[in-house]
Amino acid sequence: MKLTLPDNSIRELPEGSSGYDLAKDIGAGLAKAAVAIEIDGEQKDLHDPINSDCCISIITIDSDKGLEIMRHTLTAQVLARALKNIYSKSFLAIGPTIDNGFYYDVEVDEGISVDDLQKIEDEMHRIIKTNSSITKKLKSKKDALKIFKSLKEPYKVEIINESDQKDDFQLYYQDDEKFIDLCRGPHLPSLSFIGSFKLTKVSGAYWKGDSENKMLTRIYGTAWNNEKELDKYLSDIEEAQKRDHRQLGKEMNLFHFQDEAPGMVFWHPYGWTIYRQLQNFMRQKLEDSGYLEINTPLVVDRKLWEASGHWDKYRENMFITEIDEEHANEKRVNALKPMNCPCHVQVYNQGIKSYKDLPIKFAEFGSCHRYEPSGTMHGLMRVRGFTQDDGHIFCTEDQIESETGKFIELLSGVYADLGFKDFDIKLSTRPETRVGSDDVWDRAESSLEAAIKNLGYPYKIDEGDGAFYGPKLDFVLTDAIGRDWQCGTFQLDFNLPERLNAEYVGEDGNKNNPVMIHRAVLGSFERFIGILIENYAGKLPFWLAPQQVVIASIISDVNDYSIEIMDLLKKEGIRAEADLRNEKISYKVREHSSKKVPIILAIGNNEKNDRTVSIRRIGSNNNNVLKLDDAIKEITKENSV
RNA sequence: GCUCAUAUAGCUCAGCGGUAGAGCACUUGCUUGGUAAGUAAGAGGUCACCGGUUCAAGUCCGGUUAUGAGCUCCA
Repeated sequence: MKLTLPDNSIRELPEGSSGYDLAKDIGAGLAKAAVAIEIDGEQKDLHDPINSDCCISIITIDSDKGLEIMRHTLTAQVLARALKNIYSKSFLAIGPTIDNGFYYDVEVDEGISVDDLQKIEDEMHRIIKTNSSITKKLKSKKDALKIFKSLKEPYKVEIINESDQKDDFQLYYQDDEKFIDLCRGPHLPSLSFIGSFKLTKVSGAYWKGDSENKMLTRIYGTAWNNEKELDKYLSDIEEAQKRDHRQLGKEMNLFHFQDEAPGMVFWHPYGWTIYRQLQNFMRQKLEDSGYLEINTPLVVDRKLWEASGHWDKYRENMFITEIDEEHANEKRVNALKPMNCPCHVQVYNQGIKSYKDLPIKFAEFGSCHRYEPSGTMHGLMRVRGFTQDDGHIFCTEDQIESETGKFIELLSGVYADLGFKDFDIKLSTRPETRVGSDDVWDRAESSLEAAIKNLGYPYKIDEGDGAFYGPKLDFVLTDAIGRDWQCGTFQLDFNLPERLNAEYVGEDGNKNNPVMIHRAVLGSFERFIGILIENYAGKLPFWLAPQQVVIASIISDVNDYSIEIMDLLKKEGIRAEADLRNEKISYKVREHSSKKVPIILAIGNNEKNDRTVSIRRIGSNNNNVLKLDDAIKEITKENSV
C-alpha cells in the first residue's frame, strides 16, 4: 500500500504495517520519538495496523500533538491508576486534557484535599517508573460492559451504555494488565515517554457538567516535556498572578470589599478617578454615536417587573425591598433594578413615536443590582452591584443590520482606544424555547452575521445560546490568568416592546412594535476596569492613571519649587501630587513606581536653579532633564486618549 | 448554590493546647540624602463571628459569614 507523507513523498509498505513500522522505515531517530499517527486527519495509535493507501503523518513526542497525547496518557493511564491504587473505593469518570494540562474526575468517599496531592504524585511517579508499554484491545459493547461491570466502574458503564457505537470499544492495558481504561485514544505506546508534571489543584465538578448530577472530585495537573518547561509554566502563572486586579487594587489603593456588602465595590479616591475618566470617555463616545443619555429609578415597583416578565423569570436574582410597615402609608414591594431595559421602555413610551423618529437610542450609566450566587463572585469581574454603559436602540427590523454595523464600529473603536486590539465575537443563535416566528429569527440572525462579515471580524457561532427573545452578539476579553469575560453585548429583542406596549406609528398609519436592541460596550464599569488593570498590569495609559505625576523633592530647599510645578500641572488638568516628605529620592521613586505612577519628576537644587525637571517614566530607568515649560507642554499633550 | 481550602496588626505572613510574633507601613527622634527600601525608638490585635471539648483554645470540634480555586449559573 502507498502511504503519503506530509511532504507529499510516498512510501510503500506491506498492508497491515503500523505507524511504528513506517517510522522505523524512515529512520531510527523518528521511530524512537514517534508516539502516534494521524491518518487522513484522524489520530490513531502508533501500533494500529494500516490497511489501505492514505495520507499519514507521524506524531512525535516533542510536537504539540505529541505533548497533548502525553498529557492524555498521563491522566487516563497514570493519574487514574494512582487514584485507584490509593482510594480503593473510588469510581473513575473521565480524564481529558485541557490547555497546559489535564484533569481527572473521580468519585471518592473520603475527600481529597490539596494536601493529598503529593502522595498521589508519588504514586504516579512509581507507576511511570515501570516504563510499561501500553497496548490496546478492541472489545464489543457486550464485552466492554461486562469488563467494566466486573471492575465496578459505574461511570464507564454509563458511558458505554450511552454510546451509539456497537463494536470496537478501545480498552488500554499496561503491561501487568491490572489497570484497564476505556478511551477513544490515542495513547503513548509506553509510559517511558512521560515528561515532567505537577498536580495543581482539587475541586468539585458535576458529572457531565450538570448541577443536578452528583459532584465528583476533579484533580487538575499540568504536564510538559521536561522540567524546564514545567518550571517556566509555573513561574508564568506566578507572574500572571501579580497582575491580578484584586492584588493591584489593594496595592494601588483603588477599592475594597467588605463582609457587610459582598459583591459591592467600595471605590477609593484613586479607583473612582479611573472610573470617572472611563465614564467621561464613554459618555463622549455615546454622544458621538447618536445616543441620548437618560437616567431612570433604581428602585421600582414589582408591577413593572411583573409586566416585563422579570418577576417570573429572574426573581431569584433580584434584590427585593419592602417598606417598613410601621412607617409606610401603603405597602409596596419594590425591587432594585437588575436591568435598565424596562425603564428605558417607559421613557420611550412617553409621547407618540413615528417611524420617522426611529432609530431612537437611549443610553444610561445604569446602576444595577443582581443577587449572584455566592460562589460566582470574583473581585470586580463578577459583582452584585455594578453599573452598565447600557443603551437601548428602538428601531425597525430593516434597521437592524445597519445598527449592528454602527455598534461594532463604536465598540471596536472604544476597545482600540483602551488598548484591546484582540477580542472574540460570539454569535448566539435561537434556543429551543423562544418567542417570535422562525421567519423573524432567520432575518435577525442573518442581519447580525452580515454586519460582522461586512466589517471583516472573525466570529464564532454558539448554536442555541441566544436569549429566548432574540439572537445576540457577545464581545469577550481575557483576564490575566486566561479566563474569558463577556464585556460588550448586542442583543436583539422581539419580546419586551410588545410586553410593555412600546409602539410607533408606521407609514401606513398603523401601530407597530419596534425592535429593541439591548447593547453595552464596556459591559460594566466594574468588570471593564478589572480587565484594564490586568491588561496593563496596573500601568494604565496616562489619561486613565489615577495619579498621573508625582513631584518628588530631593531636599527640602526645593519644596517651594515642587509645589509651584504641581500647581502649574494642576492648572492644565493634570492629576499631580507633590511628595515633600523627608525621605531619600530612591525611597520615593520606589514607592511611586510600585504604585504605577506614570511620571515621577525628581526635583533637586540643579532643577530649581535651572528651572528644569528630571522626568522618569514608569517602566524606564532613564531620567531626562527638561525645561519646566517644555515638560508641562509635553505632559499636557499626553493627557488625551 | 455545590466541592475543597482559607480567615492572626493597615499590608504580607509565622505561631497549631499553656503570658500574641516578624518584616513592611504608621508615629516620634536623628538624618537634607540625586532616581526601586537611611537610622533608632515607640505605638498598634476581642487571633472573622457564634457555640462546644478542655484545668486551659488563634491553636481541637461543630455552625455562621466572607474570601480563594474550580464546577454550575450569568435571561
